Amino acid sequence: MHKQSTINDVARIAGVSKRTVSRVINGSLSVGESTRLKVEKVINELKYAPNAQARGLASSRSYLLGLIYDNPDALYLDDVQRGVLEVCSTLGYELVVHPCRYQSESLVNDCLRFMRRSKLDGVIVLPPVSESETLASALKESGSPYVRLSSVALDTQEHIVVSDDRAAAAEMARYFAQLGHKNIAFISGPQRYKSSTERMEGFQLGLSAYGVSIAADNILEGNNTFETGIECAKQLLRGTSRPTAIFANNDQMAAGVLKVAYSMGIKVPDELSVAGFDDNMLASRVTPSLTTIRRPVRQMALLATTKMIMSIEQNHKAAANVAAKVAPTLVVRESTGPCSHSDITE
Amino acid sequence: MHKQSTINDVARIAGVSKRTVSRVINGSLSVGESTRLKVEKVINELKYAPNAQARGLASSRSYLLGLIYDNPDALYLDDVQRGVLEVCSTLGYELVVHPCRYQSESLVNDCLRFMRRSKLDGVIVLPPVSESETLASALKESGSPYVRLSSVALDTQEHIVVSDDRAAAAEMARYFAQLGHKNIAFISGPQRYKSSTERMEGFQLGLSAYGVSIAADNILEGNNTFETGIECAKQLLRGTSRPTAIFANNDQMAAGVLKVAYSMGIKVPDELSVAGFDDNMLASRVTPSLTTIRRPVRQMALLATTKMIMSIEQNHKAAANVAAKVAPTLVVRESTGPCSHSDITE
DNA sequence: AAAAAAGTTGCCAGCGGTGGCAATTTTTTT
DNA sequence: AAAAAAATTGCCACCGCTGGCAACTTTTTT
Repeated sequence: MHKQSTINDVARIAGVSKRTVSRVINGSLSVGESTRLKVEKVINELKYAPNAQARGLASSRSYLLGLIYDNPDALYLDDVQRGVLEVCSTLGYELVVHPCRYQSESLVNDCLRFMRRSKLDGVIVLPPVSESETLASALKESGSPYVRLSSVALDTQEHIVVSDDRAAAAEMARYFAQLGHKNIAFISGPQRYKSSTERMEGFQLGLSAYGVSIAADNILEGNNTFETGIECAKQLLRGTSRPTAIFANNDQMAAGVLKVAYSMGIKVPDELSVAGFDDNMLASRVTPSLTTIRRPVRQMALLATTKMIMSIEQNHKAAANVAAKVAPTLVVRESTGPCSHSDITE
Repeated sequence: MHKQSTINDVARIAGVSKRTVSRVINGSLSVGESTRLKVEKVINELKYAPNAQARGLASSRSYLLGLIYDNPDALYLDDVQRGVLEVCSTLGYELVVHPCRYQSESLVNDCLRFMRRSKLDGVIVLPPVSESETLASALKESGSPYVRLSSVALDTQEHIVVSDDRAAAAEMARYFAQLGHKNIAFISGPQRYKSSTERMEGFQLGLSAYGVSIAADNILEGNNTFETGIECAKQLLRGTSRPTAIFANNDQMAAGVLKVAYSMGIKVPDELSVAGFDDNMLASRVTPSLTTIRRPVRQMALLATTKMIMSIEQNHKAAANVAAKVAPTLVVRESTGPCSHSDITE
């Protein structure tokens, strides 16, 4: 239990005022070369590390970033978190993780209180919480930096990094259509999330370009879990004129579809094509491996964090210039193939 | 951009001294009922939230917990994090996540600096970092609360929550033996991690109780990733006298084995039994679903966090009484079955 | 009813830094 | 070489809160 050394100790031993030590620590320019070296030497000898709380109190900076989310997929969160932490550790920030409930009435208050309480320098908000415009404007009004990760294209570059899920879903549609599928099903995510509706609309729009549309019966709503993927698949696959291709809103549900197909003896991809969205770890682990849309989650996290730290450090212009949009891409694996027309003839 | 209200505002408006407001906030006993209500009313009206930095500076408490880890499995980390956060949010703590490199020489310094810099009230250390005795003693010496999550049984209840992986692996051994398997293979994790050696030894010991031993050729070392699971499986399954059962150190590698078996046309579980360790999400998603050992990760995180907060709050006796050991359990699913003796006759 | 005990409340000094400005030293200018 | 300018350094107040102790009330005891 070693007594912590303070800035006063350093100042005394180095024979300077603590103000000067403070300058050295903060890399202030107006410190004489020799003085700086002397102080740095003492700092190292004492293994002195400034007290973040005191520093924060005096300068209203905490070097703490917050990550706000609501019950995300484990793999998605992990990707984001790694990306954020990568930038944080490089730039000397720490990350405070903060789950909350998107649906809760007190969401805005919870988040604002979290920021105030911990005196965060800024927050990164993940979907679906990032879809709350109430929260977004509260954050904007609060004046503290924030960045949202979102799947919904917006006209602004500020405070947001988006992936164009709509376009990606349309690409999947094109891919399906070109494989000759006509009887296609879609398992959506919760319709209360914009990311879900974006993907669905993108997919439908994409199909319509090829003159294909999805029968109402073939659109089911899951909640992005493996289990609901199973439920929806059971319903979709029970009939006689079952679809030849199923696109699920995410990989978890697509994995559920594979499971059901397997247990029903339906061959994938020969009799049924299945695709997911995300390209998380699961997609390559399951059998057959999943055709899916790769979302550059890590990269989004990197961009968001960079953008945020820049705006914290007053480089608002630079922050606005950090790319705000990434394009997900189609990854073709084993779970999709040409339509066999086994059920339907033209 | 609303001006933040301070304790002084509350004091002034409520017509009391700020010391009294402070008492109300901290739930101190000696505050008159009427005074307390009055102050609480003002606090609510002003939406006042105490400044954590100032509070920490004055009381040397930060209400910040740290989570230290090195490149863990995404699913494992997510489980732990959820568990920890559950307790944190109930008890008013925030969580700062901090990746580091177990192998690094500066590990101890990194961690100590992290704690000092952020003035953490305590840290939770995950495997494999938790296996570093150097770090453990440095933490002990530093005097700040910490709890390790580990797979290695220790004689102490202090500062640690363990899962008895050795016993669990032995149970898997018994299960395999009772299914009649004799030609058994094991894919271990990195031997530099104690958790890996514990599981391997437990498995071998368990088998030896049934007079079964593993051929040297049938012990391979992976690094707990899906990819090395595939590599090891390829090597194990290529010969003519291939094993009838494979136990992998974790689910990721077991999933790799399933993948290889599938591509080689080896039926699981008819021709080959496969088991993993962890029972994470993957285990139930893959086909066939994996027999595995369920580690009560969430519960360990709960216990660890409770234990730590108790010792932060000076309840050292109570902290020592929080359970320090959990027992993983066998979960039988589709990937294991009786030995078909197709390759080897007795 | 006075004294003692118990319960409340307020005052003031830090906690360990940073910011503004003044003071000092060094460099440049005339 | 003196004056002006620039660079360096130090002093002190303050960030917002809590801890210790004193002061003031109220209740209980004798």
